[in-house]
Amino acid sequence: MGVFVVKNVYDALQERGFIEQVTDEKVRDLLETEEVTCYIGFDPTATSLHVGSLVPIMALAHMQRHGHRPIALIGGGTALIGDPSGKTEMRKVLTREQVNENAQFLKTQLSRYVDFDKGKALLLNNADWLTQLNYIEFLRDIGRHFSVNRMLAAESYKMRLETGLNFIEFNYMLLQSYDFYYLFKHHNCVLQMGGNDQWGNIVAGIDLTRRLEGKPVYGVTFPLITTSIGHKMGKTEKGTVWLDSELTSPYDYFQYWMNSDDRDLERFLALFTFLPMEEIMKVRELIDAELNMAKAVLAFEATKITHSEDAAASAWQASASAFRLKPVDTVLFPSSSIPRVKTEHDISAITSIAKSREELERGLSLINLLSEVDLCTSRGEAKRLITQGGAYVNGVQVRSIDEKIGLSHIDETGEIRLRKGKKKYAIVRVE
RNA sequence: GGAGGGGUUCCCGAGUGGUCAAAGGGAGCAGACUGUAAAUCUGCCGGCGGAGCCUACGGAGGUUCAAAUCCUCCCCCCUCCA
Repeated sequence: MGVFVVKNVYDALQERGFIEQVTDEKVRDLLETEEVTCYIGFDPTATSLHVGSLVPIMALAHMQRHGHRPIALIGGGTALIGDPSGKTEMRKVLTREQVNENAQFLKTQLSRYVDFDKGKALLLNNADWLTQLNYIEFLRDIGRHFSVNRMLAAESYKMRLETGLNFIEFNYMLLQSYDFYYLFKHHNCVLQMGGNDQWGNIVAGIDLTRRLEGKPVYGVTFPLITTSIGHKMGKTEKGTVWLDSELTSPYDYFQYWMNSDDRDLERFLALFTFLPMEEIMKVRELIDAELNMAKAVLAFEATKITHSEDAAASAWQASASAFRLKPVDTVLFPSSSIPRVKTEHDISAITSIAKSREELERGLSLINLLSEVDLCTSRGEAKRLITQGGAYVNGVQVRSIDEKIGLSHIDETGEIRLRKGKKKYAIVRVE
C-alpha cells in the first residue's frame, strides 16, 4: 500500500475517473499547495457498506495517500431524516438505536481503507452536533439563508416533487449544509465530496459557509457508477455485495469483480484498485480470453483492499482451481501482488458445508443440499434447476430430481462439489 | 378539512365476482453459443414430501357456494380546492 505518489490528487482522481463535477477549478491549486481537509458523508443505513460506496471510500483513500486529511462523516444524525436526493420514494426511517449500532460497524469498516491513527484522518458522527440543535435557533441562524424557491428548483428534488416530498426530507439539505459549515468551523474542512446526486446538497453547504463565514469552500462530485449494462453497482442474484466478509464472503466478493463486463474493466481497475494507470491502460490491448486475466487482477486487488492479501489470494486460488484459470502473465500488471503460480487444488475459499459420514451413508437429497448451501433459495428452485439441467455434482450433470448424494460421491480430495449452472460452486465436506 | 384518483407478486404495470398464483414488460435463473464477458435464441420464474394443500393483490372486518375484483371502517400516497 505504501506506493510513492507525487502527482496532484486532483489529477490522479481525474485520471482515474473519479471526478464528475467541481464547483471551482481552484480546487486543483488548493490541493497542490496545501494540506487540505476534506469530507465525505456515509449513511449508516445498514450494518455494512456495500460496493456502491466504494467510489467515495477510494476517493478518501487517495486523498490520504496524497497527504491530505480526510474526514469520514457518519451520518448518524442525518440518517434519522433520510436524504431525498435523486430518490423516488421516501426511505424508511430508522430508529436511533439502529443508526447508532450501524454507525459503530461503519467505523471499523472504514478503518480498512483509511488510516485514522494519530489524526491522519478523522471519523466523526454528525449526530454529535445535529441532535443538539435547537429548532428555533436553527431556523433563525441557518434556515434564513435558504431560499425555498431555489431549493424547489434543485435537480435533486425534481423526482420527488412529482411523487411527493414531505417536510422532514425537505430539511435534509439544511442539515447537510450545516454539517459542512460545522466541519469548516471546527476542523477547517474546505472540501466536500460525494456522489453526483449530492451536488445540490454540497453547493448549498458552500453557500451557507460563505454567508456565515465569508470564506470559500469547495465541492467535488463523483460519477454515479453503473455497470455497462446500466445496472447499479453491487447487486447480484444473492442480493447486495457487502464489504463485510460475514455478509459477503471474500470468495463471492472476488467473483463479483471477476464477472465484470469487459467494457467496465479499465474503468473499474482505475476506480477500485491502486494500480498505476500506465498498467491499467494496457488492458486495451488484451483480447478475448486474455481479458479474464485482467479481471482476475481487478478481483484480486479489490478483494485485497476490502478484505486482506490472504483472503484475496485464497479467493484467487479457489477461483483458479474451479475454473481452471491460468495464472496471470508476469508481464501484465507487474505492480499487482496477485499470485503468479497456482497451487495444486485449493478451493477452500468456496462456501462449504459439513456433513457427517452417517448422514452421507444414508444419502442426502440433492434438492435439499442445493438449498442448504444457498445455491438455490428454495427446494422448488432446486427442482427447477435440476430439471433444466443446471445442476452438477462433481462436474457431472444430474437430471434426476430424486438424486441422492452419498459416500460414493466423495472424490479423492474428500469433498463433494456441487455446482449450479456454469459458475456457482458449493462444497460439501465430510466431517 | 372538502372533491377526485390510487395502493397488485423483486420492479413497472394489466386485471373490476369464478377459467387468477394473477396478462405484458423489466430484472433474475437455467440451456445453447462463448472467454467465468457481451449480444442472441430457448425454457423457467410464490412456497410445500411433487398435484393436493398453504401463503399472496395496503390493513381489519363483512356479503357470497366463490372476492384482487362487491360492502364497511381504518392507514398511506397523488391531484385540485381550503
